[in-house]
Order: sequence, then structure tokens, then C-alpha cells
Amino acid sequence: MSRNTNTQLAGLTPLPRDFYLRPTPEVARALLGCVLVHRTDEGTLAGRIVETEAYLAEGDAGCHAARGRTERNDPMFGPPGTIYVYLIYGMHLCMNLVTAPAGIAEAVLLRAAEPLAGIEQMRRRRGRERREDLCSGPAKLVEAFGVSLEHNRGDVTRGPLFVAPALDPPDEVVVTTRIGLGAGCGDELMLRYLVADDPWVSRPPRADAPARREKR
DNA sequence: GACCAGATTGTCT
DNA sequence: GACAATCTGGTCA
Repeated sequence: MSRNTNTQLAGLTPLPRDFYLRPTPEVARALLGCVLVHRTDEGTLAGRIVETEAYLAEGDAGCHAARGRTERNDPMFGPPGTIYVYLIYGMHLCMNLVTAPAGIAEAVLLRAAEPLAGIEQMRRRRGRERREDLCSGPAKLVEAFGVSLEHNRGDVTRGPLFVAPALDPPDEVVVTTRIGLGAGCGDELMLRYLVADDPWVSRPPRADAPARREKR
């Protein structure tokens, strides 16, 4: 990594709460290119967000809160900028950023990032060498960044785990259907956002799935 | 490359 | 008791 990049990373500050107080699909799109930062005892971890998914309160059966408020999904009802971490498949964690005003359960799932800083720490945490294996999936990203359930209900607008403005906004994004949802669970909704033609995404848009490209 | 099964446990019906 | 916003390593073409 260049000295220039290091300098840029040192000056990163969190996006304000207003950033998350917009329509959730807009937030999911705006997060592309932004930098996820975690300042740990072992150093700073940073990655450029390249893939997100939006989950909506209305008309989205795939949203955790689709069947009401529970102990688990309670953080989704919190104020915008709340971090929602949950366990999936008994062994993996996923990280969401809550959007919309408190009381409306909407969030953006962070699915993939391009590792920028703290690569060695990420390798240790992941037990993998290849950079493309570090953050190319929601559970991988969480593991690489050292995110745990202790971060659940945290505030992403106040470190040590935060999102900073984009250093390198994408020229073009792809909007397509979300991953891992069963039929009838909102799998038809176009709520997955990727940086177009980016090698760091979890998986490319499916050839048979609807997708559209949008210029910045 | 595509597809499949196994791992593993909290949450909800 | 079924299932889940996943990952990995295996098999097969």
C-alpha cells in the first residue's frame, strides 16, 4: 500500500448520522466506495465497501423484522447508524447498518469489501492468505474485521468501528437481486448493490438474474 | 466452472 | 423441530 493511502486512511472520520437517514436503497448504494474502518489494539483495519444489500420494513419478507420485533432483531428498530450483528447458520456473523428513523426496521447488510489496510491482521483472523478470500462475503468480512456480537447495538457514527466517506467513488454500480433468500422471501426484489466489474465482490450477478447498471 | 453436502446453534413457530 | 441474509471443501464435467 502506498504512503499516500496510509495518509488518507489516517484522516478518515465517520459519516454523520444523516447519511443513514435516507431511503434504505439509497443508503445501500451510497455506501459503495465508502471505507469501513476498525481501529483495534493491533492497528487499523480498513476496506472499501463494494457490495451491499438493503432490507426494508415494508413489503420485504426477507427482512429479519418482517414478522415483528423480537429480541434478536431489536437493534434494527434503533436509530439510524446503529450496528446490527447477528449469528447465522449457527457459526457465522453478519453485520448491518441500521437506516430509517428509530422504530422503522430497515438496514443495509455489508456483503464485501476490498481490503485496504491491516491486511496481515485480516489474514490472521481469517486463516487465509489470498486477499480475495479476506472480505468477499458478509461472514468473511465480519471475521476479517474482528467484528463480534459485542459490536451489536454499537454506533457506526462513533468509532472505533465506523464507515468513512468514499475515497474512490464507483463510476458505475450494478443493481440486482439479493443472495441467500428463498423463493417468496423477497428474492425477486432488486436490492443488492455492487460496484460494477469489481473483483472484490462475493459473487458476480447471476447470469439469469435481472440486473441493471447505473452511472454515478 | 457448477453443484452439493456438512458444519453448527440461536431463534422462532 | 425446522430453519437460517454462509463458508468450505469435495466431486464431477
